[in-house]
Amino acid sequence: MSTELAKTYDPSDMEGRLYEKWEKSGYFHAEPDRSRKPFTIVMPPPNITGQLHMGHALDNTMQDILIRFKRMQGYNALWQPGTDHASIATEVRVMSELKKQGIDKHDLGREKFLDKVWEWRAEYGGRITKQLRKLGSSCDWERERFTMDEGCNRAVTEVFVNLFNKGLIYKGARIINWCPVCNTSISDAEVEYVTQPSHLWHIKYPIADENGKPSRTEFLTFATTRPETMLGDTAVAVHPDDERYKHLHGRTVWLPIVNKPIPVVEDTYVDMEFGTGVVKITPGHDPNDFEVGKRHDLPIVNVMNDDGTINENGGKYNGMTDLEARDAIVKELEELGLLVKIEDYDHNVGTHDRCGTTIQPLVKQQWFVKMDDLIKPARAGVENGDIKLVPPRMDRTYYNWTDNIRDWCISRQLWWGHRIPAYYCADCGEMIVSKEPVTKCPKCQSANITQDEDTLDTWFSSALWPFSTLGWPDKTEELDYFYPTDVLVTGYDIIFFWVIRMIFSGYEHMGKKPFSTVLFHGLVRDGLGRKMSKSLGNGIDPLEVIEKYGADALRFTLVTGNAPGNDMRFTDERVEASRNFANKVWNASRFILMNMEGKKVTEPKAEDLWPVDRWVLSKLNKVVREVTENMEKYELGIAVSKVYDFVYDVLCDWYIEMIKPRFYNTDDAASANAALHTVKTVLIQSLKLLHPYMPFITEEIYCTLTADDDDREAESIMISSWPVYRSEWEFEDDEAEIELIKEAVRGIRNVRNEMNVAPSKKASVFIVTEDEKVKAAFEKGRIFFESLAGAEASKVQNDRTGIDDDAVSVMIANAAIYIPFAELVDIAAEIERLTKEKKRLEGEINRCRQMLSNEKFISKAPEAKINEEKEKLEKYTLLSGQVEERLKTLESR
RNA sequence: GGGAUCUUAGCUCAGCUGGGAGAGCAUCUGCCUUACAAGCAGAGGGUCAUAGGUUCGAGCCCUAUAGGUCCCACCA
Repeated sequence: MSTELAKTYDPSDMEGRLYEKWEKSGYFHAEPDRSRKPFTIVMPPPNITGQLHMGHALDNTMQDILIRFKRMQGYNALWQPGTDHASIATEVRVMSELKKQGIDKHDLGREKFLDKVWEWRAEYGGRITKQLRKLGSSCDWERERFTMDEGCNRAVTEVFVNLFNKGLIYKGARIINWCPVCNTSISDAEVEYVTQPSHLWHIKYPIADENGKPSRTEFLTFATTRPETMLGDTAVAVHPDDERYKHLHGRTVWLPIVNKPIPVVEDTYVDMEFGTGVVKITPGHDPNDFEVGKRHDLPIVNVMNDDGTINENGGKYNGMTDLEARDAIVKELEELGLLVKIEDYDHNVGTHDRCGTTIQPLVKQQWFVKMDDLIKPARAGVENGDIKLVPPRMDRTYYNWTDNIRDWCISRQLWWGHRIPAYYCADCGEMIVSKEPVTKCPKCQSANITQDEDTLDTWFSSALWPFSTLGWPDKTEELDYFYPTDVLVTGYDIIFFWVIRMIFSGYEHMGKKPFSTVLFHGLVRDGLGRKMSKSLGNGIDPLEVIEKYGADALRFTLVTGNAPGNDMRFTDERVEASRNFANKVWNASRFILMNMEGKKVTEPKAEDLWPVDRWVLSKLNKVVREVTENMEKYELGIAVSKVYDFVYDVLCDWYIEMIKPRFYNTDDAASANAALHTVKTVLIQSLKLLHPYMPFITEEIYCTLTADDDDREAESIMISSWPVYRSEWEFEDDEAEIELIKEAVRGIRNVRNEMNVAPSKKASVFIVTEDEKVKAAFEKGRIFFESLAGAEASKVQNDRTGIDDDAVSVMIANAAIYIPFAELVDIAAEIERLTKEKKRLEGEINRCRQMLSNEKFISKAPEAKINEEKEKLEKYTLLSGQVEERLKTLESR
């Protein structure tokens, strides 16, 4: 390893090389080890059709930060990766690929089509995991899994059969959401409601007389958003308490076009306030109507084909699309004089979240998971704190779902996925659900057996991910050791699809929660706050960002200034700022390496440390504690900004500047060594704190910096130990002392700037104080104080003897600092400046006095707060006195 | 209809259990000072949406109002 860093920070030069080294070294791999505590994260499996987008980048950055942090803390950290087969997405994708070659999946047949999908997966399925590597993800690739690998398949079958045997999975004809384009049923969670401008058609049906014939004078008027479904009407409903329609109870109305009588039913589902208080009931094509139909034993008439066109039950409308039929039916009703009016109306239309197609509610035979009992422990788990959601407000969203859950439709009319392990005997009609393939009917011994054609919802297998990846249903060592996992990191948009389903699956099949904490992040939006989407074309490609600024800068940007669960805006300027910070770290390290050149840095004797060295160690100590605490609480944004502030402000802007003179002074080798050792220590500790966020640059610097160390802790920062708070680094007095000097430096810089003193113009500085401690601080800090304050010389003395009256003054606690710029000073301006300062101080003093004279404050506020105020009062009074005295002197001239 | 959340400097956002308002970017001034111009030293800029309330003390807690975003429900 070279002991030099390249002159400029170039992430592209190092990132690939370091990742390769890590992966080869086996640092990412974890094995069960009873002597160590595990820390486990399962990666939300990206779709094999996926391309890395900002959502993935954020999600995986957060996971990597946590896993690297815990690994350094000494945990046996496992980040379990894998990919999802993504049934619909992949099937649609491969279908469209085949279409380009003029091939239809049905012509291929199931087997051959699946072969094609596996081929596709072999070629493209690993793309996303390659991209995750670019991000620096330290997951255990040796344990990579796939939702359709052999183990996961077994887990799925096991779960299906178990739930079926418990009566928690059933097959039934229920109204489901049908996507006519994807040609499959989908679950409630996959329906996205979109507001579309539409109409409300007011229609009337003739009331039928005793013979069931339509009246020419009496009508029942109602409104509908989907007139075409009237073909499937089997009743109209009114509210039982509605006085307007009491006379119609038990009567029938005439369904026009179809020309048959249908009953008037009473149901409290009807809202008397809305429209006319009459609802047409189409049990075959509306979920609410389906429920009404069940209550009143109404027949179900299906008028729609799977592709969304009207079927033979629609009579002459057979073959039309729903919208064509709508227009034609409205026209016919108008001709019949049954169309009352048409109103504009914004209608919420259910669409398929994947393809945007309008969902058709249809009654079909499907498989369902019965949710009532499964959801109870899942709700309780969050309620009683067994599982913690971060931020806690997500609890409400979670309960909102658990409390309104309906049975989960799990069957899909797709080929790519886990085929439902149900078998039918063609001879006796027996249905067999079995873990093993069935070839013979157990009832009639017939070999005429076919397997259910349907596959399972993609989320059925991902619901098992936290334990299927660890070997379940086998009793593996991994499962025993790593389960329950620790944290799940995911977006809040996926609570319903995935989080809830993993939770109830964990409780049901493992008897234990799948994870202890769910850390939610928000959406990454574009600079204008819009969701990144393909259709808008406003997506920012993380790989391009990495290419341009480096993965470290991208990662840093994604977690800086963001609180859990909140959305963020992503802009180039922010990444640039992150890259600039990386550059800062790089250059600070170069400076230190430069000064280490040709020297042996040794542990300094305690007495060789300067107050400023102890000051920086003390500051570091506090940052270590705070950052660790924040990270334990998942406050990654807060943690990283504290590291940033420490590195930038404390280390670079002050400490490095303060020790420079000691490197140039060759007379005092012990001092130089103490500074060098301290700055190196502080840098290494800072790099460690930063490593989870910026793994590459910190590794590169760490390795270079420690290359020649005899007692090198680790060959990689990622397996080095996380910094801990050390009581031997508590130096309160030194901190106060250095802060005083900093205050002086800031004051001097300030007046110099305000008075437009050229930086090249050096002046003498006099520190006037009788306080021995302050004197000692400035004596000891002289060499750096002078350079930072732009002084050619500084002198510490008891009084103002020998100081020109025209000197500019800066007051700090217990000391007055004079800078004689003789020819430059404008006495009037100086008086004005000091008068302003005095006013400010008096304001502060008043504030303190007011508080301290408030009896209620004294009696109720905590003592520490009161003391704090007293100290402030003392300090400001002192400063104010100093300013006043100075003013007197100036004014008396 | 229910719920969540936001409203803080010109912009984008932090602000942990209530105790004197912060960062980045932008703006202005001055510096190519031997780690860094992807930089350094300074400066300006905020009745913390509005109105009440609790409290010795409110950006933070409570109530209401206005506006924005999102989720759920889906009144046909």
